[in-house]
Amino acid sequence: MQPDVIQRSTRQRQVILEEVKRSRTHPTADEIYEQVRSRLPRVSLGTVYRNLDVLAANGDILKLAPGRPQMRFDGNLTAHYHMTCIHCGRIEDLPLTASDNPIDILENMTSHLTKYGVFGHKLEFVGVCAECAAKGLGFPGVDAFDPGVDAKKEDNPFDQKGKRRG
Amino acid sequence: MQPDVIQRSTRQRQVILEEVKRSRTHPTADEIYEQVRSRLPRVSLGTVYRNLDVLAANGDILKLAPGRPQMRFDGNLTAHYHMTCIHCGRIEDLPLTASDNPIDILENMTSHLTKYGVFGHKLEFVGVCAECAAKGLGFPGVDAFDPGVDAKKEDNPFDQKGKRRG
DNA sequence: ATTGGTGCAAAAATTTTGCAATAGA
DNA sequence: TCTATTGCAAAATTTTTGCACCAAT
Repeated sequence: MQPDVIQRSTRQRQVILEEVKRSRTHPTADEIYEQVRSRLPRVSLGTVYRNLDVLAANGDILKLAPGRPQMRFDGNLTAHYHMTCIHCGRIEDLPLTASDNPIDILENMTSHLTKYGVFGHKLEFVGVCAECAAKGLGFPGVDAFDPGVDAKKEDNPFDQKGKRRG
Repeated sequence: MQPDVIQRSTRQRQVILEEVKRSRTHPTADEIYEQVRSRLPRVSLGTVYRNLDVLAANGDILKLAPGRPQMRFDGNLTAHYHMTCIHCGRIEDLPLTASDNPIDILENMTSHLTKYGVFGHKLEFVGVCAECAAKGLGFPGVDAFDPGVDAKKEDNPFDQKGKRRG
């Protein structure tokens, strides 16, 4: 299942990717836009959003959902975990890698988490449901397994688009 | 650190809680609004949003961020994990509980996941960062540890509110 | 009586999209 | 040339909020 269309390498896409890769703060689309604009003053916010989606779908970056409407992005594709603050939404990388085995993770958690008061965790498996698989929908880049990346084109009962009320 | 204000028990709040508890589909605010409206036709969407935030902050429900701007809610407070479809955003409960130990989880994953094609997982620890702790910000209800629940009142560099551009 | 909560409507915030023009392959 | 991509602006979507009134304690 190769890509339907040939993607072009534009300056905007390059710079957006570079800025996401360069950042260590898991920036929002807005923050990325500002960074990119300092290098490409005429770039539009729409272009940033479109390219963030493309890059995430390609597996070049990660789209993060830190428990609020505003998405964040991560250019670090090495296996790692995140620490999210429930108050300010800040996301930091944990000094634990996703390749540590679960026992190590739990054993080492306490010692690594002196700067945060931890009171829980979330573990979520990500994949493709039977219905979507039946429609021929497959996997994105193996590292870009954040939900929602390319769901917007789909017509399914879980998409709420186009149902606004006054 | 007791609550600053005494909360009242309103019919709207009751019904909203009941509907979230009753649902097994991790509904959106919109879907909850529709359900509640069938019982309280004059309820407003703002009231639904306000009460979902209150209920989540109280730990009565969970606010879920399935990788897209639209939040979902979960009235099931028993320890459990979720399965998210990257395409349609659907969230289902896993037949694994959060009390299973990590080895059991990994050992049993394959056999339990026959209906989904799984290609990864996300593990995220949630707590309070040093800066927010210094401001006296504490923990919400122990089961409501989804990020972002009460961050909106805070003034911090990670909040992007009030920075719109034309 | 207080004052937290509501309904309503408007606004805010984030994301998406239509379209003509541009530019990469 | 062909068409993916862009800039721009408008729209769409989701969430928040101001305010006068209502209602729980």
